[in-house]
This record gives sequence, structure tokens and C-alpha cells, in this order.
Amino acid sequence: MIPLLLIEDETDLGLIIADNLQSAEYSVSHCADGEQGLFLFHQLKPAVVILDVMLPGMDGFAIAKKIREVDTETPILFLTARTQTVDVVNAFELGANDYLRKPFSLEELKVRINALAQRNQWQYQKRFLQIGDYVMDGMRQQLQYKEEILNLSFRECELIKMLYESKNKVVHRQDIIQAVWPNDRFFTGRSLDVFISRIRTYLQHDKRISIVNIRAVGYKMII
Amino acid sequence: MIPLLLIEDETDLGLIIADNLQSAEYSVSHCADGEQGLFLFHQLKPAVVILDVMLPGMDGFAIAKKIREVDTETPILFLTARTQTVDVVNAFELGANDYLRKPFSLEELKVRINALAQRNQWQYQKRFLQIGDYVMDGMRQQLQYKEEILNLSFRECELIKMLYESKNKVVHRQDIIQAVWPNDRFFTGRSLDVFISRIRTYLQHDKRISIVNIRAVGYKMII
DNA sequence: AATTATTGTTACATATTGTTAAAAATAGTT
DNA sequence: AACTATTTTTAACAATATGTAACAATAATT
Repeated sequence: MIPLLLIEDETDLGLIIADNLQSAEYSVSHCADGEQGLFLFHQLKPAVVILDVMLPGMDGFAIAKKIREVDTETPILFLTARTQTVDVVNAFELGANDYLRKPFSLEELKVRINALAQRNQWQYQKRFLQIGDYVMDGMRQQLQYKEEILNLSFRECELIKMLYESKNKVVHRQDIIQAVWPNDRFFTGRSLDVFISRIRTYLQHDKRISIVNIRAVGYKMII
Repeated sequence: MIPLLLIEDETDLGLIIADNLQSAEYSVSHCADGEQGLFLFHQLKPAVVILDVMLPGMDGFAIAKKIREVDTETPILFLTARTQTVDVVNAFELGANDYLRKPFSLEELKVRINALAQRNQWQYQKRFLQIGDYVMDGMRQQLQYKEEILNLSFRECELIKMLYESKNKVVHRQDIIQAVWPNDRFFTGRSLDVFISRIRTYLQHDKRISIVNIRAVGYKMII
């Protein structure tokens, strides 16, 4: 989970923002003033700081300056009132990375956060899986065998990823289903078996690879 | 390259200035009168306008006024004859950001331009997106591939921006629609898919770029 | 061996997306 | 206003992804 720090004194607005950013990806810590903000910054080492310019006590600029004294990397996104146009210049001089004028749509905020957070997040993603003689590009959703490139669908890709990550180990049916079909809480059908069947044909060129069934338990990818 | 606009009627001086500002950073467009100047302003959306006060026809103040009617951001730097001291006040009231008295040293001009351009530099970071071998100019809504320049429509441009800002991550259909079609609260059609299709053909020259669909979820731009 | 439960496979139904063309809306010009 | 060019939406059909059903194959149990 990627930690975010939100410093915003309007409690209701802060809560709404925190609530909406909170997701499978992000965990949001929210506080209302600069001192607490700086404390939390050092505590959490957030991926992105979202910083209201107008704050009681230490204002946003002062906080940004403090942060930049010890850290020049962590992206800072300023929230400004619509009126304070000029201050934006100030913000960027202090090392801000982006800003949003209030009122803004939460969607827009999300997009910006994604953009800012992603730079650092990128390194954690392992994009290419070497599966026997195959290479799967999890980002592009492609499976390559020698010169041949096969486009995978999203679920096919997720399924291969899941099996590969637990290669040579049994993966339980229920776990696969929860991972690949997260929304279908009443998934009862047999799609999983169908997908396994299809994946087997995809991977048939390398005889060392096989996906074996453990009856009534799950599957195991062997390499 | 950061575009500058120079409006100066003394041809020789204009050429010298243009020549000296022209560099790896800046591309200078030069014209001799206000009407052409305004035309070029809208065409180029320059980072800084360098504006002689004394011009035949529309004078510098009138041009600045015209510009400020539609744009309050772009810095304007006035060039004034040594004699017209008082008019400087006038200039700043019209939204000038700096001025230089003739004769001035080219070094000084450079320094001022740098200062003005840098202030808005963040705009240019956002303005130009390097997308693989392409460069998109978000302000002029143009997509450049090598020598080839393609004019984009507003929504095409917004869509590319949105996907690029969250590159290598899934962007949800709903989020795209909210961002690119903000007013259409009852957007039901399939324009998004059509636009995706078109953008794919625009970006097809660079094989590293692809936009993959995640069924029932959204799209992901991969670079 | 017969029965049963589970999985393998194929075919098909359905929903979503890809693509193209044409219609409608919009902006710009005369 | 009328015409033009451009942008955007709609419509139509093709292609693809995914879920379901049907039946075959296999393993476990009786």
C-alpha cells in the first residue's frame, strides 16, 4: 500500500478527500496543521504529500520549505483557493510538483496523485516474467515465444501471473478466483477451468511447463 | 523548445535580437507589427512576448491590452526607448511583467527572458509531453513525430494527456469520461472507444507505445 | 465395475470493444 | 444567413473476451 499524507485544515473536506483516495492502492494519513504534518511526514515517508496552502499556524509554503530542506524527492501537490493565483509561482519555486485549484474534482485529484506516485512506484513492479522459454509482459499483456507474440486478455494475464508467482506450489481454487475475479462475489461458474485449459494451449510449446490439477484443491504450475 | 515572440519594427534590431535569443532552449518568432503579432501570439502561444512600445499602427500598449483580454498568464516584456520614462507605469498597469530601456545589452535581455520563462516553466513541463518518440504540445494541441506535425482536437488531446499522466496504469472508463467529457452527465455513447481507436492510429509509429483495454474496466497506456 | 464428483474441452451466448462511415453539432468565413 | 471545414456523436457491423452449458474424460469412492 502506498502511503499518502494529506495536510488540510477544513475537516470535512479533508475527510472527503482522504476517504476518496483511500483504496486498495493508497493509505491516506490526514492531519490538520503543519507541525503534525511534518511529524507525520518523517514518520510515514509518504509517496506524495497533498498540502493545502492556507493553513492556520505554519502555512503550506512554510511546510513545503521545511520538507524540501531534508527531502527533494517526494512529490508535493498543493491545494490552493481559486483566488490566490499568484502564489502558484511561489509554490513551484519551493519545489512543488503540481497544484490544484479549489474546487477540484476528486477524479482529477486521483489522476494527479497517480501520476506523481507512479514515478516511485514503477520500480516495484516487475513487468516481465520469464516462464520457461516464454516471456510474459505483464504490462502489455503479451506472451512471447521466440518471435511469436500472443496478446493476452486481462484475466488470462492475471491468471498466469498468479500461477507463476506460486510456481511449483499449489494454488487454491478459491485464492485464484479471489485474485482474478475479485468483484464476482457469487462466481460459481467454471470459467477458471476454461481459462486454465486455454492457458495450457498457450504454453504448450515448452514441454517443461505444465499446469497440473490437484483435484478438489487447485492448480500448480510446474517449470 | 520554448517559443518566444518578438514584436519589433526596426528590422535590423529585430533580427539581431532574434538571432541572439535563438538557442537550444528558445525558438524565436519575429514580426514587425501588432496585427501580425497578435496572429502569431494565438498561433504559437509563446512562453514570453517581447514587445516594442513604439510600433507603427497598433502600439505596444494596445497589443498588450489585446493579449491580456484573452490571456493573463503569458509574461510580457516591454522594450522602450530611453526617452519614454513615464509610460513604464502604463505598461505595468496593462499587465507587463518586465521592461528594458533601449539600448540594452543582449545579455541583460537573456537574463530577463530566462527569469520570465522559468517562472512559467512548470507549465512547459506539463505543456510538452514526451510520449515515446512523439512529443505532444498540450497547449497547441499538436502531436509531433519526427518532422511530422498532426493537429489534435481538444478531446483527443485531453484523452492522450489523461492516459499519459497515468501511463502504465489502468485508467477507469468512468474516470476518463468524467475528465474528458465533464459536462455530459448522461454520456452513454461510445465516443470514448472511437477516440481510443483514433489515438491508437496516431501513435502507431512508435511500436513501444500501446493502449491496452481491460475489459469492463478501462484502458492502460504503455510506454 | 458402477457410481459420483471433479476437471477438460468444446461450442455457443452475450457483453464489450474495435473500426469505419455517416450524421449531427460546432466553429469559422464569406 | 449561408456555406465550409472541423469536431464530435451516433450508428452499424466486426472482432474479441468472458461466462455458461453440454458433454467427455478422469479420478475417487463405493
